[in-house]
Formats: sequence, C-alpha cells, structure tokens
Amino acid sequence: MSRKVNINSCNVCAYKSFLFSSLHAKDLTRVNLTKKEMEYDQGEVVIRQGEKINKFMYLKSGLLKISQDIGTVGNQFIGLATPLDFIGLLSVFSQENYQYTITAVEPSSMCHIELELMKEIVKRDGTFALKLLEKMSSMNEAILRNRLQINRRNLRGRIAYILLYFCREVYQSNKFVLPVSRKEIGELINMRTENVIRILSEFRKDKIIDISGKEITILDTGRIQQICDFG
Amino acid sequence: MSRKVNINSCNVCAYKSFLFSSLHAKDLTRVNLTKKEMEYDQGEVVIRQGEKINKFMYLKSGLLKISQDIGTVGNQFIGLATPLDFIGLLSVFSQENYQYTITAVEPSSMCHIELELMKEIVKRDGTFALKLLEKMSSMNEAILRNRLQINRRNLRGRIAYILLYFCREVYQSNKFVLPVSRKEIGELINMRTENVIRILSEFRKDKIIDISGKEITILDTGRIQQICDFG
DNA sequence: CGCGGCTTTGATGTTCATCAAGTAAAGTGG
DNA sequence: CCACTTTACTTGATGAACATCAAAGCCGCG
Repeated sequence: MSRKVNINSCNVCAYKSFLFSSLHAKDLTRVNLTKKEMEYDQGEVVIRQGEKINKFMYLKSGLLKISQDIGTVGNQFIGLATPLDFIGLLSVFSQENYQYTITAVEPSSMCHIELELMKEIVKRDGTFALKLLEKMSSMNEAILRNRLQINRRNLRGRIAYILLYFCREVYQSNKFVLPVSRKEIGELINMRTENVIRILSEFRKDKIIDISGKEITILDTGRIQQICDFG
Repeated sequence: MSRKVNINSCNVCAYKSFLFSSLHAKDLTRVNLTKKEMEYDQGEVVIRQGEKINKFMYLKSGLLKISQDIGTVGNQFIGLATPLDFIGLLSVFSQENYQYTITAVEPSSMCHIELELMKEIVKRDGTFALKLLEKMSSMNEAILRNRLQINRRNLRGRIAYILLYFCREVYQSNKFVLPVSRKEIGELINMRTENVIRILSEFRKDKIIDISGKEITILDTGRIQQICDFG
C-alpha cells in the first residue's frame, strides 16, 4: 500500500537542480513545507484515468507505466516514466481529469505539490514558467518521437527498439529485468503477445540476446541496433 | 513565393482572444509593432527541418503539413496544423532547431513574433505563461491522441478515421477537397498508397463516399463512423 | 510532345493475427 | 501447506491482412 514517508528537504533533491533551481527562497520553502512524498509498491496504481487533477507530481525514483483504457479493445500502453519525469505529463495543465492511468511497475517514490501552488508560482515567477515550458515541451516531444519510431517498424524492429530502449534509457545496462509482462510489451509496441515471445525466442536462438524469465541480457548490441535500424 | 503582407492590428485578430487576451496593453503593442505577417502559397515550405528556431509562429488561416525526413525510409507525415495552431508545436521551447518540416498544403497566412520577445513576455507575465502552457499542453495531447488512434486501427479503420478527421476537424463539411495526395495520406496514417486507393474505391463502391479526383463527399456518416469505431 | 510523378487495378507473397493446446508460474482459499 | 484457479508463457498451424510487384492510364509541366 502507498504510504507517506519522512519529509526530506527539497534542497537535497535531484529535482531541485532539474526544475526548481531558479526558485526564490520563499517559494522553495513553501514547496518544501507543502509537498508530500509518497512511496508506491510494485503494481500499485498511482493515478486512475478519470480522476481529478489537483496535484503536480513527479517521479523521484522507480518506474511508472502510463496507459489508457480504450473500452472493449483492451489497453493502450503509452510509455514509461523514469525518474525526473512529471506525471500526468500531457494533461496537467490542459485537462480537468487525468487521461491516463499511472501504475508503479517498480517500487517508486514520488513527490506531490498542490497544482494550485504550482500555478501560483508559474504566474509569479516567469523564469520558472519558461523552464517548466521547456521541460514539458521536451518530454512531450520524447513521447511522440517514441510512438512514431515504434509504429514505423516491423515486429522484429519493434522488439529491437524496445530492448535498446530498456538498455539505454531505463537501465543503462546490457542486462536488465523486464519490468512488465510480455503481454504488456505487446500493448506498448502494438503487437500480439505471441509474437513478442516468438521474436524474443528467435533473438535468443540467434544468440543476440539471452533470456531467463524476465531477465534479458543483450549479447550483440550491433546486431540489435541493425535490426532496429532496418526492421 | 512567400510574401509579407499589410500589417493588420493584433486587436482584430482571432489569436488575440485565443492567446493574447490577458496581455498588458504595452506588451500587445510591442507584439503588434514587431510581428510579421506572411502569406505562403500552396506547396511552399514554411519551415525546413533543421533550421534554427528564432520565431514563435502561428497559423492564422490555411492548412499546414507537419512532417519529418527519416533518412532513406521516406517521409513521416505527422499531422496537420489548422488555424490557431502554433507552429513548431513541440520544439519551440525545447530545441535549438526545428525537428519538423512545415509545408503549406493550402494558401496560408501566418504571423511571426521574435521568440526572444515571446520568452520575455512569458518571464514577465505569469498569467500569459500559464495560458501558453495550457495551450501547448492540449495541442501536444491532441497530436499524440491522433497518432495512438490511427495506429491501433486496421487499414479500413484508418481511412475512416482520417476521413472523419477531415470532415470534422478541418473542413466542417461532408464534402471537401483532399489537401494532400493519396501517397501523403498513406504516409500520414502508416499505409501504402495502393491500399489508400483500394479502400477509398471500396468505400465508393459501397456508396459510403463519393470520389471525384481529390474531392470527397461523405454519403453515409453512420457507416464511416462504424468502420472507424470497429476497424 | 515526352517525361516524371500520381493514380488505379490485379496478381502474388510476406507478415502478422488468430486459434489451439499445452506447460509453467503465481496467486487463493480450505 | 496443498489443491485449485487463474494468469503468464510458449510453440505450432492456419488464414487474413497487408506490402510488394507489375502494368497501364492519367495529368501537369518544361
């Protein structure tokens, strides 16, 4: 179950230099005093699609899944959020309610600030506003680029792409434990579970990767890159 | 060829109420004095991918194509911009250079403001900053939603989707002239030209639409909607 | 007029989803 | 803790959806 944790000072948080560095001492203190830090277990839902947005949230550590219910058709897995990402990335400033469901796929620690306070600071502190604009802009661009990249590839290319994504963007290691099921990977890169499995097995047979349950080791980065580029 | 046109007052522009309504008289005057209004012919390139970003641009009238060169593979057609959209939507505040190429697919009229002036106003006017944040946020969300919608449909569903998109979002009419070639539609919704044509013909035979060159008339909105929903 | 790009249709082959069936793993209640 | 249920994983077979190839008509443009 999610739980509130000891309040740490914002002064020692990686986020300070990322976003709040320019903040006036007075505002930083207010953020420090009103923020709430929460921890979530693996599998726990952080935000449910449709809930009212009243917090500005950001991920301090862990890994989150961003997805969307699409009626009977199933679930669209849109992407992952890694530390320093804002949550509710797209909707925070434009919608009343969350358009996406956020789930912790690894134990995660997050900070909340009242959205009203955020808006207040934006209104008062233009330098901060500009910085926020830049961050949101580049985050949105990254998500879109990812989706475009995935959808123009064939299945083998998609698997190669997502493996390199985990390797480079999430774990910074050739060896990692998949944070999601093969079914979910299928939802993320628009293909059937069976084909996710088939192609992973194929890569294993070709000695491009090694698989042991959810643990993946990339053996031949060059080949994977090649499949990603030309697939 | 693109050309500068008579300067109209920002006071009578639709954009004023859309974005600049809260601006102080002083800032509005500055915008008014330094802005440039340009007109572009059909087919003219407005922005070339890679160019330095130094203007904040918005579309007053016409229709723009947003696309991206992706090496040898061809061209990714990302979406269209309709009046009141900002241009360089994603990159303006996060990148040095444009990530996308913008082309006028209908005669278009645009306004430019120096990006530095924009940033200056953002810094000084928090209410404006917040408004801009909201607009950018909702624009980005719309683009992403579109891409997700397109990619989870089969080919008939994609064609139905894009026809309804033109009908509802762009032309507000059941009868419209396609602003782009069938090849480009294929690039927009990730399918081959031949299949774009085949499915359009199929819809024509089924008396769901009428085709005359680039002119399309949607005859049976209900059926199209159904194909869009279940395809 | 002739060239190149767009459009169209048909034929063919590949890729991928679907169906089926079985094993393994993980959660659940007695 | 064990039987039971459910969910995840895996492989093979089949057919549908889609890309590709080919050929011809069309249209605008130098």
